[in-house]
Amino acid sequence: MNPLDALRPPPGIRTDEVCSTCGSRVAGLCKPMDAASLDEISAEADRVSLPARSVVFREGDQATRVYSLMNGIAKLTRLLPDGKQQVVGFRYPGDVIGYTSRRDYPFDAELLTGATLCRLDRPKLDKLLGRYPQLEHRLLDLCVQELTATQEQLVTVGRRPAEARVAAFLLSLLEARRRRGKVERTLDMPMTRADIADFLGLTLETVSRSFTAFRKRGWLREPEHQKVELLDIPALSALSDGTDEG
Amino acid sequence: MNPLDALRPPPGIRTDEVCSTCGSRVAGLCKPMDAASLDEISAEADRVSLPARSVVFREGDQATRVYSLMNGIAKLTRLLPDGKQQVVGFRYPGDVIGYTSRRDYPFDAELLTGATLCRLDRPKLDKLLGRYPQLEHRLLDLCVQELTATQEQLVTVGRRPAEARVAAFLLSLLEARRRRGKVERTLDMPMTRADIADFLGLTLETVSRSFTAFRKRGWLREPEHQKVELLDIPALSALSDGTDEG
DNA sequence: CGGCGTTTTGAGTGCTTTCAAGACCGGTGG
DNA sequence: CCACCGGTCTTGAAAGCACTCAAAACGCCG
Repeated sequence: MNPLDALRPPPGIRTDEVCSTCGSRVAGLCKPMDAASLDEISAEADRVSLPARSVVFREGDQATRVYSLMNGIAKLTRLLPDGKQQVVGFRYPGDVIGYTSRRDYPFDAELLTGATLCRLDRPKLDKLLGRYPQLEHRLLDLCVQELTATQEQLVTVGRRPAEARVAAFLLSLLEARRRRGKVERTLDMPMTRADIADFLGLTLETVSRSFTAFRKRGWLREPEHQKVELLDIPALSALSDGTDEG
Repeated sequence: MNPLDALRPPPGIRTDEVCSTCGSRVAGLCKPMDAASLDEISAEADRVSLPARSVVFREGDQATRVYSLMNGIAKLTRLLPDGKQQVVGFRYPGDVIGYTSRRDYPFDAELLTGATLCRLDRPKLDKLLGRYPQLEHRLLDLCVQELTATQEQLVTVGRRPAEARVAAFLLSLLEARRRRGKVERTLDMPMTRADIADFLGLTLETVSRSFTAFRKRGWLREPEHQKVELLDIPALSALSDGTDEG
């Protein structure tokens, strides 16, 4: 079923590197932990590598595990009875996926790229949270940030016209990269037009038309497949918040 | 400016009741605390009562305080440059308002009804969170729940037609009441058509037309101002998730 | 080179918005 | 007691933006 269950950490990877890799970077869960505590966490965690399009878990599965994304990009989606889907968020390296107060996961988690994840059984994580208050504090911090980002997304979807939503999405890619401290000129954009549409509450055709319009205005380039370069960020920002001649 | 700053707890209210009232109910922050700890929390907290339409804080204000809603209903809103606003959520008794990892509040908080709030300075709360891990754990729990609810709202706003959104909103009122353990036949609905529209990403006219349609189909009644009675919950549910013959 | 999934582009439809006016309701003052 | 007033809600008609349906172009991979 779940490809994760069949996988072991790739050979040649020392498990004591797990959390120093996923956590002590800029944004990870383990950011506030010292070396000794990291060792204990590492002892509890597995590392798994999965190819693009893998399903990490599905909405309704028992929420027995929590993941920290070490590299790669994931999308979280909810499926409606009529088959339409809503992307509730994208996740980047350092983000935690699957921590919930419910018995079941409230959404699907699917990889857009190949990825490596740090995997913890929920009971073990709870034990660690009890032992290390700074870990729980960090998790609370990440959760509050995620909540604010989701509220921001609600504004985008609820109150902005189509092109403004696409502009806001592009700027959010920029922001996500900034947080990870990268500096390349072009952005990775592994999501398809359909993914973006499902994130923004639009159809893929409308997203495509917006990209075409931006390209024609010289606001962006797509130098290669799944890469985008923003050429006029002020214009995109203005369009995004409706201050463009409005 | 802010009416809160001018207010003292009403006379005749003993402050040692603060958290036993706001917290030890079904949903409050202080739910997991024992009596001794509650006393310490109470010593740090104020209680404030405010009339309907009060602004508790505004987006951009320094986030120096955290509130727990004891009774009444609040709305949280984000304002766009073009004047449109998005309601990012409603808050009910037991909910925490204003806990953020940022320096400033990311939204306005405004009361729809008269309300009483438990007010804590942020540094004092942080001190308490450090002292009582179960308090921090509870806050994390509330935050994760709120995140899931906001994601659910994203699905509603992004992927459902107008009437389905209104139906989903009505059912969410029902759910909020259920969590508070109430059992009356009619629901309190202190929000205006405009509030509901700003929550659902619609116009107030569209919301009004949906209510009219539901009334004509016999799915609800409004026995008095700011009350609703849902007469056909299965019909509303089916419409809400699109399983109504669509 | 053929096949499949993704993206682009076009034309027409439709749902929601916009604009406008009137009804309703509670509160206030004559 | 009733008229007036502001805010909210309802209803109608027209316009617009995004959707739907459709087909062709593109690009990747075998």
